[in-house]
Amino acid sequence: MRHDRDSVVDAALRILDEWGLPELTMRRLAAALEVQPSALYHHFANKQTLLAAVADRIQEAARPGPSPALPWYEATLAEAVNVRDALLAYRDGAEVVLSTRALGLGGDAAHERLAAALRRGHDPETAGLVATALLHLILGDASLAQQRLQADSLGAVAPGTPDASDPGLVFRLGVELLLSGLELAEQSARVE
Amino acid sequence: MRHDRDSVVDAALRILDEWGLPELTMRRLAAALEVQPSALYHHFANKQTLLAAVADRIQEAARPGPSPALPWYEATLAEAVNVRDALLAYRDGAEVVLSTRALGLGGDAAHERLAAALRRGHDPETAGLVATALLHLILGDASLAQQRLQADSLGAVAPGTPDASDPGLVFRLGVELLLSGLELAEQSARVE
DNA sequence: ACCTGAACACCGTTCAAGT
DNA sequence: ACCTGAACACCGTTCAAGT
Repeated sequence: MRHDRDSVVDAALRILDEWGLPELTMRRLAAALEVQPSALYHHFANKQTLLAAVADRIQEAARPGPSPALPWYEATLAEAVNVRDALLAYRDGAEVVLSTRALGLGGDAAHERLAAALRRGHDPETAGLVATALLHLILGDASLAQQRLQADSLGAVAPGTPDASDPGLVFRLGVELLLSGLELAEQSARVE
Repeated sequence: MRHDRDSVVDAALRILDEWGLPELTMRRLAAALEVQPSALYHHFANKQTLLAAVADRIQEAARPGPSPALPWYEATLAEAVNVRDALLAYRDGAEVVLSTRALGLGGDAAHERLAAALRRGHDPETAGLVATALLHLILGDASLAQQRLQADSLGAVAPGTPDASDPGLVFRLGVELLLSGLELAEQSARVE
């Protein structure tokens, strides 16, 4: 049986979700496809490029954007939840997207969603910057939350981890404070 | 020559700063100490535990805290800068702290600094939560900024990266919006 | 307490060669 | 275009044994 890039990414996503990122090796992926490890290098130049394709698929699986009628605050909040949910939908999804983005690989779907929502009420430059800050908060929070799931399942106890009783509390608080700070800055600029 | 845990961490920090996290292998560390790889397992149970000790040292190297006279807003801003600077002081420092924290290993020095500053103006529970949100923003932003340095030095071009012209712009904007959102929430609570 | 020597079970990647 | 087979240069970790 022969494969193309898409089917390789399919198999990679299945291994990622079932076994986690450390188990997603080129050799294991090749075995799942019943192929030699070297065959994978026909489809992707190296493992990082493959992971970038995986990251893109995780981001593109997010829910459709909010209704165009929603004002910027509510639209951005909704997109933040959409992005976070997409990252959490696959095991270790946040870490894959974080490291891919850090290396300058892969697409920009998550950032663009947040920026588009913010542009409903702000100039493009501000929207881009705030989208980046939001995305960093979401990526940092989601990868910590996700890796903690693993650590917990292995019996480890994390230090100072307020998320345990209400997962997502820090995320919601952080996003809402950031957006209300933005609203405040906008209002005081209008008064001047 | 014989070594203890501290001297092993010293050597690990030197390799980290000079060569980066991917090059910080147990075998390379052993070679730098002129010792067999297996000797390292006398000092640390495994590589993750060693990295946790490295992460603690990075966090503890932060500048002394702000003057006790400063109000919570300014004190927290100052500590956020201190924490970020400490993470950026060693190559890949943010990533080491992020992954260690995610696994529930290592200490909590950075979080505690932020929480202590916030407690100057807020109840301990709110201070803890906001400190976590701030730390996630800082860790996400710093590890992306740091890995981008590597990517850039290899000639890669990152997509949608507003930080290029002013490094730290997203960090400052994010932290200030978050804190002014908190100030706003506090004022409206006082009116009610 | 701290280390050696040797081994085990893996990695990512390359490359000539096949169909 | 897609893959095999074999190899290269690495990993983290274990364990009996040494001083």
